[in-house]
Amino acid sequence: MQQGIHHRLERALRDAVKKLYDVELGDVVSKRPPKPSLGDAAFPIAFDLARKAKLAPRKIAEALVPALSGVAGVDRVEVAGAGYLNVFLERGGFVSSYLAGDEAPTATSDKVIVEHTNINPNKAAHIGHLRNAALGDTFVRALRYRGENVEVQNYIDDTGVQVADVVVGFLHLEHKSFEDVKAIAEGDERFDYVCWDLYARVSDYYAEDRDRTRLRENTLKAIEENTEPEGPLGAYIAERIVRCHLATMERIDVRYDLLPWESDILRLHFWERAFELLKEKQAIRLSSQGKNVGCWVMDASDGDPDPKEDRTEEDEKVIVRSNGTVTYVGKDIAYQMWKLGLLDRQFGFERFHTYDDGQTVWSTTSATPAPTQADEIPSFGEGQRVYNVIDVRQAYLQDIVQRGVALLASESARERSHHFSYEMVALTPATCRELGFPVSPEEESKPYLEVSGRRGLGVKADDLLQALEDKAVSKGMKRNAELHADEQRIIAQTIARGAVRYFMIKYTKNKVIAFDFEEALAFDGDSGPYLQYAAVRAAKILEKVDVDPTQVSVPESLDECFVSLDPDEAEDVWALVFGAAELASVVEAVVRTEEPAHLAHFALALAQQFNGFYHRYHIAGEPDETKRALRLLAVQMFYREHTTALELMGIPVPARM
RNA sequence: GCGCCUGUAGCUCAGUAGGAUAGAGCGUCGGAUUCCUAAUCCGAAGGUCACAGGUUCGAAUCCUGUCAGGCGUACCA
Repeated sequence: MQQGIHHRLERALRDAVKKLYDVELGDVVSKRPPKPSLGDAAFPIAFDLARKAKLAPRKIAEALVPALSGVAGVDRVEVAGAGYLNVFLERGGFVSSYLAGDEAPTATSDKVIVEHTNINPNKAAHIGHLRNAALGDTFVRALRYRGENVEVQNYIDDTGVQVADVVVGFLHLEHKSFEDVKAIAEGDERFDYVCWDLYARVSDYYAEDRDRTRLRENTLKAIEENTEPEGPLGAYIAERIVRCHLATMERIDVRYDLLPWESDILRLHFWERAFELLKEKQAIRLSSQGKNVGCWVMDASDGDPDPKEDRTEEDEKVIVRSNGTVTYVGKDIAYQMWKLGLLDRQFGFERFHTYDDGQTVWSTTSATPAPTQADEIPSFGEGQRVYNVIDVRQAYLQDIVQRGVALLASESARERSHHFSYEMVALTPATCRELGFPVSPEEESKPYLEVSGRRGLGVKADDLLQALEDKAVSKGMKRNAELHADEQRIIAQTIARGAVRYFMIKYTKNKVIAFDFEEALAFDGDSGPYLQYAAVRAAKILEKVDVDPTQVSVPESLDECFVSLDPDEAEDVWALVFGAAELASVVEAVVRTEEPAHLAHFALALAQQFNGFYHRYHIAGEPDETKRALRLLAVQMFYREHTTALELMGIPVPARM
């Protein structure tokens, strides 16, 4: 149901109920009736009123019919079942106002910042990162669809333990110099893959000799302070890996506006400033005893502190380690404050990467600003709302960060920051074996196993994309043998992208995806290629009848056309037209519930409906003009809204399949 | 222990702030290709919505309890 008409109906109901029963209604919800023949929208409102008005629901519904019948755009209203108010819309009017954009939602003028991807820059991206990026990017597209001003940030944790581990690996395990590492990075082997393997070996290296973890601590400190040789080497590795990640994400059409580097947060004293403020507000304290002695900690207990009980160490979270280095949480507090426009510090900015079409990815910098024209730099930061796309395992840390924000700024500042949380991608024991990893009997009995970069256990994003592409090529060879190999390759890439993006979006966020190759490689049924296929077929029909696929041609006197049609067919046409037009409200739901899966389910249902439709009705060869015009309208509306939905999910439409 | 999440068809999952007969995909079985591509479509079989109470005109959905599983509770992120 569209915004405009829904508001009109809601207002009419509210007024009528007030007048007839002297009751103020809260939010009025409309439902889709279980069958299209029952109407376009149903209001179950009479049931609520029955008690208050002490009347039978049906009686109330009947009394409210006149109020709704008078609303502009309504054809007729019926009372059904025990007391549903079912509204039938004027079809012609609905289509033309929808196409004119009259029903479009209005956006706020607020700036929205979405932070996603955030891969540790020390190894290749894996399938879990694809889920993060696909969710985040789809959400960004949904926000932009409704007209929001969105800035996409991909936070780079280049001063964390994971980068330190790879530095340790190169320096102490491999005994490589900076120049050696540079040669490796510029060599033939993929650098992110080399680091993936090295990172896994470092874990073993630590395990062999406990004392070696001291190397990690010292390396971390050197990276933070940017001292030779670990600092520059860490910075070099991180930058090279980030470029690999950008390339991987470009394969699924995910892009960024800004890369904020954690090292800049340190170098530009963002953290120092936040630290000052935290101390000032007494949000943190120096621990003088227990296991956290010498650390700066934040109170993490919930509820009222019981003065009788001693505060235990479990109730505190370390913000600054005893050796003076800052944890991720500390740095993230500073970063969140900056994103919300609440820190009196600013980054320097420089161009980092330019995509083929000229779009720039900017990067923060703490170096002396290059002589870039100041007016060329977009104004970054200062988000009115901030979404942090971070997996659910970090919920506790995010909570600490938000506490910090609340203590430093205000409770309302905390509320402007959302943890857009999602569950992990795990591996089934079968997939682990398939990948050649030993699975212990204990692990074998588990439903799924966690991806572990430390063990090197995981499916790399690029490997999955490659497997999908190869499968799509071999299928394409059979179906469209006459196509040139280059064309096959391009089509296969779009199919691979569609398959991955849909796969990562179709599960609701709070579901663990137990990754299974066979399932991920499926091209039938509930899959990206199924959605793409429907779009390709619709495009072909429009091509055949020679109409502009971007335009929808509405027959004059649409309402009469519907009446003259066979009732079953009229229902089928209308169901497709009306179903397609629900896109806008689905996007609203995506934003409201922070759940991109709604978009996937909408597109699947719509594609199924269309596939059924074109099998049943021929369009190009239909001699009856009215029938042809209405069927064409259905195909055009489907094509328009379906391809938009695909676009929002980052799923491209191939030239053919 | 405490906190968060999950439990719906053989399997994987939907179910849009309580609504009409609980839906898809895969798998199984049976059909459809002289006609806009069969990566498609049509049909069939398949359910104690984990269990027990409660609230309500109405519960898969809300509340309480129980059971089962997962994650978190690090000077990793």
